[in-house]
Amino acid sequence: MVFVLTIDGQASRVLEAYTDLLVERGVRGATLEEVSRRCGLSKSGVLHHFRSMDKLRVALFAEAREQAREDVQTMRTAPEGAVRYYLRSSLDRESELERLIEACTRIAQTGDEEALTVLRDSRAGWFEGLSEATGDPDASALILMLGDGVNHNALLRAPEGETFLTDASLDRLVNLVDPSRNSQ
Amino acid sequence: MVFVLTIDGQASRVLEAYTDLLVERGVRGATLEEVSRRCGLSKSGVLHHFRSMDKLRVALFAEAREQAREDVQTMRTAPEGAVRYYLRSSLDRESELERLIEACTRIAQTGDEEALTVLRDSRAGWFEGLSEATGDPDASALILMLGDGVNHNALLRAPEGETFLTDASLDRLVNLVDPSRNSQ
DNA sequence: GTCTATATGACGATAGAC
DNA sequence: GTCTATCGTCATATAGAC
Repeated sequence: MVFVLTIDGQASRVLEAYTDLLVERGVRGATLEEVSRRCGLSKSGVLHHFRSMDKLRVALFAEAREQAREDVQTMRTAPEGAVRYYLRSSLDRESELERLIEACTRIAQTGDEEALTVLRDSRAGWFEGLSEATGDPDASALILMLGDGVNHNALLRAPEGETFLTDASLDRLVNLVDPSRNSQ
Repeated sequence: MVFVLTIDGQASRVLEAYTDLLVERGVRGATLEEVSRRCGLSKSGVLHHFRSMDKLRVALFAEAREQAREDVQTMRTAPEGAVRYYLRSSLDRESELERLIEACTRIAQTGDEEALTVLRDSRAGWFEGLSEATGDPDASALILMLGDGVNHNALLRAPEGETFLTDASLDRLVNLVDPSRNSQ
């Protein structure tokens, strides 16, 4: 995992462990003890890099914000088209950005206003990029919601890891929501 | 709130408080202390109705399972059509069933297998009902994901409570995913 | 039978010594 | 960087009031 804002190698491992635990176990599972176990440091070792769990949370927000910003740029110029790029990357469970956003979502679900702001701002960026591509705000909103739905369903996925959405149905889907563009 | 399986009036208030807290604050916020405060009983008062937090969790699962089962029946015979019924009820944030499912989702996000099973089973029911209506598994999966996306977006909703999806775009959406049926 | 008040024991975050 | 102590919070057990 390569973080944009967190340079240091050790700190990067801490942030990665925190993100993973949030996604897999939720806020309750992402305790200092679990984070330290996961990244192989002692509890105090973790706190050496981030002065408190609160600072760690803030670092997560900053990283998610920055990577989301960069992703909008990538989406705008994607050869396959913004719509297909967005939906396809929503499917990628291993994507660092997806995990960062998911981690922020977990925190937002506790009522955290800062996490909500990160999510709203990132979403606004994607919405703008999609609207630019489709010329249709309604279709863009639809695509955003589809992406969320795809994300949500990853949670229910069978343990074996079957793909819910095949490549063929992805093509069909892109054509449905954005007929102006052919998915090859 | 009228629960199907939990008859007793007091116990019903406890389950309602637990559900609400899960949706609004997540697993970490749904502590015995908070539940008791919200339903106006003492901690021991709550434990009188449900012997432990674990029993309360199990009661939530049973209630969600039963109401989801009933909703599939309602959907099958809805005059407006199954697709529109499903998407419209996904939009209803005040719906008891939506809140129950959302509460289960919060628990599932901690890695709880029982919660995951409840969600998978309920989803299978809706999927079957939608496939019956559309005759198209791909379209049904798409509708399910859209419903999830709509749900997810309720979290980000502006505090004032603006509707993300207007009635007109709902119609358009139904037509998009299920052209076989006219939305009036 | 329906509830409340208090006690106990576990766990989490963090500060300070090393 | 680690180890140890402290302090707060939580679930739950126990005893008893009405």
